[in-house]
Amino acid sequence: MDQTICPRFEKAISIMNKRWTTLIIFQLLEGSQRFCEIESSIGVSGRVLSERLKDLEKEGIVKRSVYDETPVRIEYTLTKKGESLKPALDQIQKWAETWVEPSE
Amino acid sequence: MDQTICPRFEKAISIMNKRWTTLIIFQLLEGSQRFCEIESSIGVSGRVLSERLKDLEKEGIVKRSVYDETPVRIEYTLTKKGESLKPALDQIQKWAETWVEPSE
DNA sequence: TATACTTACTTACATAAAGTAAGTTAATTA
DNA sequence: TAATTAACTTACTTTATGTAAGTAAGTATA
Repeated sequence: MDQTICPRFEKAISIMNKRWTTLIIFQLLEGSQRFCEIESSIGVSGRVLSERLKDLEKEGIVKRSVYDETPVRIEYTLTKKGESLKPALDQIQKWAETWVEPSE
Repeated sequence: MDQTICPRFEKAISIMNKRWTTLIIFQLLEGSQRFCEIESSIGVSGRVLSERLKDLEKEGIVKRSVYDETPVRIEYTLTKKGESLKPALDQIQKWAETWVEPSE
């Protein structure tokens, strides 16, 4: 409430802090994926995945592409904005490798 | 559910993904702080702050120090494990400066 | 000396977010 | 024709968070 923190940083955190968001982005850094691929790879429920993908699209982090084949194929891809989160996620991974026990 | 993601990374994300956690760590990167200082600087409720600080202590990211003055003073400080999250947060901030509009 | 205030919480209750499971539409395969 | 898949949505339950009040120990103020 004191607003001592940079508002852009707070905004960034409010995006990344939502459950599943970071994991979704992490998955998409490997390349475009379909709805059910993301769903099964990170274990998020369809209900929330659908919600998050819409949020991320609205934020310009993810792009939804419809390929009009039969059957129709829908793919989710990171935009440039989304891809540029890679260095941040890389740092988190680096931290995890040093400090997180593999046991838990 | 498929467990295609590195478990250490998932653990790291599960810590950072909890609401307020990253902001608490960000605050503590500035130096030790008291309960009510964190509370008012980021706008988290006491109820959740109390919960988060306990979690972070259990994870070895935050240390709680009691200074036996009168009145007693309690301070929360990052451990080495906690401090080494700085590069990750720095990257998020860098991303925010480039990609997040100041308006919202 | 009584009253109000501060810190660091906890407790009880209300609301918001996430999980679960079933349903939908359109097309595909057995 | 029946079952299956993809990409969702809907209804309902459980969990997480917010709000507000309460507590204990001490301090300052009238």
